[in-house]
Amino acid sequence: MSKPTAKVTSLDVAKRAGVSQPTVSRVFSRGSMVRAGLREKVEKAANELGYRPNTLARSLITGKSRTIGVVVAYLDNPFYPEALEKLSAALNVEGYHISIFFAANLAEEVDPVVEKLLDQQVDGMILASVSMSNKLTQRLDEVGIPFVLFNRGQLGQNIACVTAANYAGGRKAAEFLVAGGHKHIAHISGWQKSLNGQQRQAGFVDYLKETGMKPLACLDGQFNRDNAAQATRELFDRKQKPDAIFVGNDHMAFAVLETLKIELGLRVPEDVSVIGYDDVQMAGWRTHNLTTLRQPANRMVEATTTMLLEMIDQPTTKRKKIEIDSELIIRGSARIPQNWSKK
Amino acid sequence: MSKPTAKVTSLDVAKRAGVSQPTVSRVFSRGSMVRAGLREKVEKAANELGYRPNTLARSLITGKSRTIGVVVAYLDNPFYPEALEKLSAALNVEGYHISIFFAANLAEEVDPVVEKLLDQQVDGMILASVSMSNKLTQRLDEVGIPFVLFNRGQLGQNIACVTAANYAGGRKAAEFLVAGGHKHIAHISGWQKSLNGQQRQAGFVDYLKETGMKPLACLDGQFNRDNAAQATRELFDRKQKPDAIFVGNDHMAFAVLETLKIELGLRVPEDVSVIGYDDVQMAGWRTHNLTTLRQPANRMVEATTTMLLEMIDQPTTKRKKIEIDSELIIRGSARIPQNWSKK
DNA sequence: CTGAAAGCGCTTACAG
DNA sequence: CTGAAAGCGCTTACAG
Repeated sequence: MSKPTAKVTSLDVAKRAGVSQPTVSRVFSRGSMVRAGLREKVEKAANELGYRPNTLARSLITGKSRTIGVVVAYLDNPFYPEALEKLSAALNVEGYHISIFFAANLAEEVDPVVEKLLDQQVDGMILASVSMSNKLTQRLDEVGIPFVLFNRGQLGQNIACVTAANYAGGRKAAEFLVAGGHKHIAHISGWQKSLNGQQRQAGFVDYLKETGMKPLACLDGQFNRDNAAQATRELFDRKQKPDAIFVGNDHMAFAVLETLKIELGLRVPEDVSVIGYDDVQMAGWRTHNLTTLRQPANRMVEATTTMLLEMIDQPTTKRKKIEIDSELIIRGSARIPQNWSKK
Repeated sequence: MSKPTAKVTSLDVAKRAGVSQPTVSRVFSRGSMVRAGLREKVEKAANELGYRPNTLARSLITGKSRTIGVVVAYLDNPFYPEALEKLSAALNVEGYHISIFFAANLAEEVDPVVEKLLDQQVDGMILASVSMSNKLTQRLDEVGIPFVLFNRGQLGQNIACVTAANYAGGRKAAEFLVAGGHKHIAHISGWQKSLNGQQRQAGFVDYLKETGMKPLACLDGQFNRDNAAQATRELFDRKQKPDAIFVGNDHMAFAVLETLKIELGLRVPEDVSVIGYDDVQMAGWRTHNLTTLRQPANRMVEATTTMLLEMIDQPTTKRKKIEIDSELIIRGSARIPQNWSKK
């Protein structure tokens, strides 16, 4: 085991190359002008010594850490691992890297994590499926750190969000089920304290209402498997049982499918149609074969990083609330209306 | 939108509190002695100003960033999101945070990522399901940055790894299937260029050999769903079809189950028994109900962080190759031998 | 284009 | 216990 070599600095390189320390610095900061001859000497010396600039020192001066803080509520729902990978890739391309924290969506958990990120001097933050106290959003504004909420809407002028077009998505789910001839349509909703959950439900309920129907029931599944399974049981304990269920996200829909098929012995879609939301990869597995509204992680990630980077580059950038269209992905878990191809 | 307040530094706090700047610094570095009276004045001033120490500056001096670089191959296999959350939690407790990168397990992808992490002055690195070129491990040794491989063995004296006891786990799978009276046992293996994949297979094959049997076939699924599904088809295209399959991890086992039940119309375990490896949460879903070898993420994470932190605190720490026992988790996907309770 | 000088925001000996 | 001074490893005006 060789003993650790002392850390090599720009000064070491400068000495070996016979130039000044700032010249070394210039060679390693892009866009600086150094004569070709010198540059080569410096690069040679740097290679021989294994020199790489210390980004800490650089960040201290420039005031830019090129770090984005990412806080995620949980990774159980496979939408988030998928999104996280894409987020990382998109940010890496722009020369940023990620400092990641996990925090349940509670002010007590989120706020301290955001403070830690602030201490790390992140250039911006992405909060996935998490909202923040007003005190904290205000503090971020004071400090001038841009942030965008990913897959979580939050009311308020100055809050940038990227979400699916949840209301419209809820409508599409209802439209498809109604067109499929279902008469008793229930909803196992996303968390009703989140805008995602509320809006998907609102779109669903509104569409039904406009066609003179109303939901058989709306139960809050809270984006949680166990709650969704329990809600499914409740639905089938009633006199009037549903012939279709719109579920607030795929993650819950898998639990609904399981309860329906394995516990209650029902056939999908013959006895019950099921529609989810997200179109995570698993939705396409033949095991689930889930009809769902696609929440396109790629496009959401792109919108998020683009907006965040803009806000970083020019702090006066308007904070937008971006909604990405959800496309209905038709698979086998919900009866397909005749002539649906018209759509 | 209030304009960003200028960044407040320890000097600002010092002025307001009427003390010197180092005193402010002492109040915020733990273990420093400051008289109670002064401390309060400083804390009051700091609160009023919203001061928090800049960790970049601190790290530059102390040479400790309290950042751990984590590189993960991919998050498709749900074992990794689960492990990542636990890793983050364990590290946070010790005052560290994570800088995360994704890189496929190829030297061309891993090496540059490790260099980036080095630039960030991470205190240590965890490589999950990824191995490194010798050149790079050597470089890390020179620079004195400790690292441990998580769920990926790598030969070599100086490389710390934490894995399941894969060889023993492979044996247990074989033992259970043999005891269950299966006569034609196949293996869809983990990637045969990884130690995980090799050792699980070796344990499985050796146990069979010792009982005078041999595997019907060993096909490399490469930890990949599509390959696993394809291998399943191949197995059932043969004259002699398997009555049991040991699959190299759960992630692939789900694809095998799907192919068996939905595509080939077989019953599990009546027609075929299936055993996986990992015991990810999904394995417990009634949809899959997968008998599997538990690779305990908690204990692996604990071993990893403990060893890494030791290596950070005292660089002379011996680098161990830690193997965590895999317990057989019996569920419904494999026939249960009579009298198995003896075990 | 290049060097000497100052400084980013802290911590840490060093005196007192 | 506290302050004055030096310095971590860089970048960035400022002269030349």
